[in-house]
Amino acid sequence: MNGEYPYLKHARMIFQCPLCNKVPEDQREDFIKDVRFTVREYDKGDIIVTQGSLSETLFIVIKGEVSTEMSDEKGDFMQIEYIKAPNPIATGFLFAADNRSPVSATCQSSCKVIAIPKDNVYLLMRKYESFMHTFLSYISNKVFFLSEKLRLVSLRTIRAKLAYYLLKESEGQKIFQLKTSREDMARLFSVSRPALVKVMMEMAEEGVIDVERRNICINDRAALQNMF
Amino acid sequence: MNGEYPYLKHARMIFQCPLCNKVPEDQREDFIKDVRFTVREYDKGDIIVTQGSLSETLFIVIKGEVSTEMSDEKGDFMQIEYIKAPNPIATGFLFAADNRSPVSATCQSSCKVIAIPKDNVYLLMRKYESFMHTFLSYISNKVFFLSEKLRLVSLRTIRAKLAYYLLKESEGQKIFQLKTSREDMARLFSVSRPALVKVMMEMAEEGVIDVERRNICINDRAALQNMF
DNA sequence: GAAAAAGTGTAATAATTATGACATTTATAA
DNA sequence: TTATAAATGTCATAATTATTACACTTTTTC
Repeated sequence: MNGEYPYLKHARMIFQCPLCNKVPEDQREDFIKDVRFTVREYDKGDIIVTQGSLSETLFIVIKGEVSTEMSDEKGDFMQIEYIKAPNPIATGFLFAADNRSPVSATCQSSCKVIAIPKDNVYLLMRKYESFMHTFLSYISNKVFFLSEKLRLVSLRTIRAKLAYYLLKESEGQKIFQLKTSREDMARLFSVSRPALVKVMMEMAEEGVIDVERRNICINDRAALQNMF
Repeated sequence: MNGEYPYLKHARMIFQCPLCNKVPEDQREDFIKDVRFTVREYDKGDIIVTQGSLSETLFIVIKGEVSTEMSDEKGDFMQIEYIKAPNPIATGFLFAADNRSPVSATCQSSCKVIAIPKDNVYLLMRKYESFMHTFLSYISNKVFFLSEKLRLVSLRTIRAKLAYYLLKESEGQKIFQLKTSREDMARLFSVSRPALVKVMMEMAEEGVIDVERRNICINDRAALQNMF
């Protein structure tokens, strides 16, 4: 009885997690009794999930930043997702038939992560509707995200990819800032950096866009739309 | 009372659906009372879901074949998935935040499709554990599937893609048959057909594989693995 | 504030791929 | 069966992209 109070205080951290923070106040006491979780701390560079390992646990980042990537046999890797707290990691794979994780998750800064066992997730979903809704929405968004990325990578030329990407990133604005470096854009496109820069500068020369490092101005939106 | 029996008979079709066929016998009478669905019939070429339309309904193919694809503004399209009965369509997008469907679904033969409204799916998931498990597993597999495809498309060269693809398709066998035409393979890889064939023949000349139309024999598995 | 690291633009050359033919074989339909 | 369509392999040429440098700027770190 004596040791229970510090635990319960600690346990309330679970509601920082975006899968749980929609649980209504009046259900939270019950929820805390039902949930089974641990909090883990990692340093920058630590690996949370290894590609190929069994995924029997739901991980939710509540502090720091994590990137997930798939690596091939040569050690090259492709970034799949960049996860900032508070968000779950690799939600989509937890219940897959082949439940080895196809991605690795690496800490980009010091991180705090909540870990919930898979069977406990089932229980929580059945008992707490809000949890189920949020969880489903997360997986679905993952599917959407992957589909969008697939569409981008499937475009044939760098010009097409860049046009598509710029229109997405602009979010309808004429002037905006790119969130990633040329290097990362090239990796996202699966092309080389010099080739990407070259195409970008060509588009600038044509007057379709203005480029100054990460600052972009779209002069001719229609032209971009015709490029893919 | 008189009209109820034909309905119930019709209703039992729902258990042909792979999301529902794990519901235990002793729960099926209850399940039929809770489920709300319609059966729709389509001809070859008919469109079940249009890209961009709201996805408020879960569709499950119980007869025929359906392909889902994403099209760009020029009318070119990329096939995402080929769904044979009995399987659900675009499971992943139903609960996404932006719930417009990013894919179109087109009938490849005459089809029979079960349609269940989204809110009814929520209800069924909470009440029937088997349904929830199956549904989650389906979405998760979708994520897995997309990730694999993304990995394939993200490989830089045709040679790398082909090596990766052949190893996957071979399923460990030395001799096997390709399931798709060169045309479709090229589309899957996002490359041109002549370029794909050229690389394939180069690999055959090197002795790594034998090719005779769709019949493939892998002579040097290690060499393939080193190509990506 | 200086040094180191990361990010950015450029160029020449080599390699890869697309395009748009065409011939040949295999499946399909009339 | 024949005619038609679909699938496959090939080629020359043009276009695109990768590679490997290097110079320069900005940001980060100590």
